[in-house]
Amino acid sequence: MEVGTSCLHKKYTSNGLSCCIVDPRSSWKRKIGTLSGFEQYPLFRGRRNSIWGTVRCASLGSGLYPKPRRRPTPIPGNFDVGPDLDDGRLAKSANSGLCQQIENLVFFRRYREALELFEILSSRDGGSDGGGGDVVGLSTYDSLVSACIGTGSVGDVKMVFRHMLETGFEFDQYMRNRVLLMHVKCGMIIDARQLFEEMQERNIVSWNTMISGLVDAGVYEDAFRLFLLMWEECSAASARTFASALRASAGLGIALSGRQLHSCVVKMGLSTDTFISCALIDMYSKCGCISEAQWVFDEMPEKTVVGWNTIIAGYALHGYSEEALDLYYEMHDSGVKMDHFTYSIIIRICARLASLEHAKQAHAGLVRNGFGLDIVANTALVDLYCKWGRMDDARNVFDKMPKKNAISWNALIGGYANHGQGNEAVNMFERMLKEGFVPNHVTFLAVLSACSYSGLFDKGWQYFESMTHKHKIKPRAMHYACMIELLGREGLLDDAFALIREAPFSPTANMWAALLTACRVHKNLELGKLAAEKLYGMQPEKVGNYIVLLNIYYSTGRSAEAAKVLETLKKRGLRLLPACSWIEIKKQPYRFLFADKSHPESDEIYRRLDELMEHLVEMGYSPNGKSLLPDVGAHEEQASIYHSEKLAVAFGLTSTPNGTSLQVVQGHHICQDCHTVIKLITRVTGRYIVIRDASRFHHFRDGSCSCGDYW
DNA sequence: TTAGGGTTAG
Repeated sequence: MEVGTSCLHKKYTSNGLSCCIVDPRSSWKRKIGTLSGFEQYPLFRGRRNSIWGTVRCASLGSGLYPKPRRRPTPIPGNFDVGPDLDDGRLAKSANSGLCQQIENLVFFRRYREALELFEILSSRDGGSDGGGGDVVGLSTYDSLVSACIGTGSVGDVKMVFRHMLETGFEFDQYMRNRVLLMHVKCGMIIDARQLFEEMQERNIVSWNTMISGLVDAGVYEDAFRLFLLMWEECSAASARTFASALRASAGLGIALSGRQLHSCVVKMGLSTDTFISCALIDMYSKCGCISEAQWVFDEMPEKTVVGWNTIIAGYALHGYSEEALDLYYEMHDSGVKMDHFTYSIIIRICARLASLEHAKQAHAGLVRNGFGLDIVANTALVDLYCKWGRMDDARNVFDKMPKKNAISWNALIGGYANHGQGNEAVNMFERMLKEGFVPNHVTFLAVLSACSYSGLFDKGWQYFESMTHKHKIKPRAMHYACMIELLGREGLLDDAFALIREAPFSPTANMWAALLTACRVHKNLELGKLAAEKLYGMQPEKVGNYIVLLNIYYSTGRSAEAAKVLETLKKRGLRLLPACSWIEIKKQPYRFLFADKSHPESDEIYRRLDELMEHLVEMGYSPNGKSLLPDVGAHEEQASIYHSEKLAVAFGLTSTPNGTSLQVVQGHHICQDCHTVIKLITRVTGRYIVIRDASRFHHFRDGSCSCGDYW
C-alpha cells in the first residue's frame, strides 16, 4: 500500500470508520510499515514482539467489556444547579436525584463536587441505586468521565471505573472510547494501553485517542508505530490522526517522517486544516527546519493565534529571539488576540534577550488581558525576574500565584541557587516538601547546585542521599557533577575523583569538567591533567578542551606533548578562533577581536580596561577559574568570556559595590555551521547583559550562515 | 450522533 498513491483513493470517511478486528493480537504480529518509505527508518524496523514493545501492562483483568447492548435512555433533567447546591449541600428536591445533580455539577465544571457526590452515591448499598431511585446510567458515567478528565486524578478514575465494572455497566463503543480517553488524559497510559489492547472493536476515535495518548505520554516511537498499524488495519486516518502523528514526529525530531506526513496531508486535501497547519509548523520547527515552518505559516489561509504562537515559539526555540520578537509585533499589528500561550512564549524570549523593557510590556499585557493567574506564564515570569537577579520581584510573582506546581518551585529555587542565596533555596525546597509538592530531578539539580554554590556541604549530601532513598529519583550525571563540585570546593579532590569512579554510569564530560574546575582552584595539576585528557577524549571536536590541555602541558613545561596536541588540532581541521566581543550602544553594534588594535581609540580603550580590572581586583573580583595556566596566544570560548567581561566593565555596564564577581551564566549560542559562538549573555552583579550578539547578522532566516562575510 | 486534533513555563 502506497500512501502517496493508491491508498489515498481507498474508502475514507472523515467522520469515522469502524474497524472490526476479530483477533487483534494475531493481526499485531503482522509486518508493519505499510506507509511508503517509513520502513527505511531504523526506528520503525526490527524486532517487535507486540505493538507496545517491551512495556509491561498493569493487570486489569481480561474481558473488561461485555458485549455492547443498546444504550440506556439518558435521564432527563434540568441543567440548573439550583441554590441549594450552591450552598454546598445536597439537593433536597424530590424529583432531583443524585445522578442528575452530578451531571449538573459537571455541566458547570464543578468536577470535584460532582465526584464527591458520586463517592457518597457509590458508598450506598447496591451502588447502582442512587438512593433516590436513580440508576447510574450512561449519561451520568459520561459526566463522571468528564469530571475525572477535569481533575486529572488517578484515584477518581479508579473509583469511577471500578463502579462501572462492579455494577455490570454495559459499554458501547462510545463509552469504551470515553473510558479509554479518561485513562489517557489522567496519565494512566499503561492501563490505557491494556484497555485498547483488549478492545474487541475499535473505530477511528479509539485509534486517535490511543495515538494521541501515547504522544502525550512522550512515547513517540510507539505512537508512530500505532499510527502505521492504523493505516494497515483501517486504511484510514483523519485530520486528528495526522495531527497526532505530526506531534510524534516532532517529538522524535525526525523531519523525514514529518515531511512524508506533510505529503500525505496535501494529497488528502487536509493541508488547509488549521490544526494540521499548526502541527506542521511545530513539527518543522522542532525538527530544525525553521524555513519550512515559516513556509507553512505563510501558506495558512487564516493565521490563528495558535499558528502565530507556534511559529514564534519555533524561532525562539532555535535562538532567533529577535526574529521571534519581530513576529510577535507583527502578530500584534495583525489584530489577532493574544492568549496566555503567547505571553508565556514572549516572557521566555524576554528572559533570554535580557530585555527588561519588552518583559515589562509582556507582563503588563498578561495582566491586562486577564491571564494574570496563568500558571505557565507566571512561572515564566518568576524565571525572568530570577534571571534578572530581581529576586524580590520573582518572589512576589511566585507568592501571588494561586496555583503552583513543581516547575514553578523549580524556577524559584533555581533562581536563588544561581544568585548564591543557598540558604533561601534550601528553605524554599523544605517548604515545597512541606506543602506536599513532589520534587523531580530538576528540583534536586537546583537545590544541589545551591548547596554547592553556597558551600552547604552537609545539606548537599543529605539531599543527594535522599534522592535515592526517600524520593526514589535516580541521580543523573548533572547531580553527580554538582556533588563533585561540592567536594571540590571543600578541596576534597580525591573524594570527588572517587565519586566519579563510583558513579553507576560512565562519567560524563560535565563530571570531568567539574573535577577540572576544582583542580584549577586547588592547583592539582596531576588530577587536572587527567580530567582534561578525559574531556579531550570525549569531545574530540571541542576546541576548548584542547586549549585546556595545551595550557596544562605548557605550564608543566611539556612542550613536546603540547606540540602533539597542536598537530592533532591541525589534522582534524580545527582552528582556534580569535576571541571576539560585541556590544550594542545606541543600537549600534561594536565588535572587538582579541588583542584588536584596529579601533582608532584602542590605546585609550585598553588603558581604561586595565584600570578597571585593577579596580575590580582591588574590590575582590577574581578572574581566576577560567584558566589555570598561561594563555597560549590563540583563544576560543574561554578566553572570549574573559575578554567580554573586561569589555562589560570598560563600558560601565557594571557596578561592583562589594567586590562581586562577574559570571557567565547563560551559556552560548553556537552556530551549527561554523561552530562560532554567536551569542553570549553575561551576568554582571545580578543584571543580565547580552554581551555578544551576532545572531541578527550571523544567520539569515533561511538558515544560511553568513559568518564568512562577517568574519 | 455522541467521543478523538495544534501552541506555553523549570
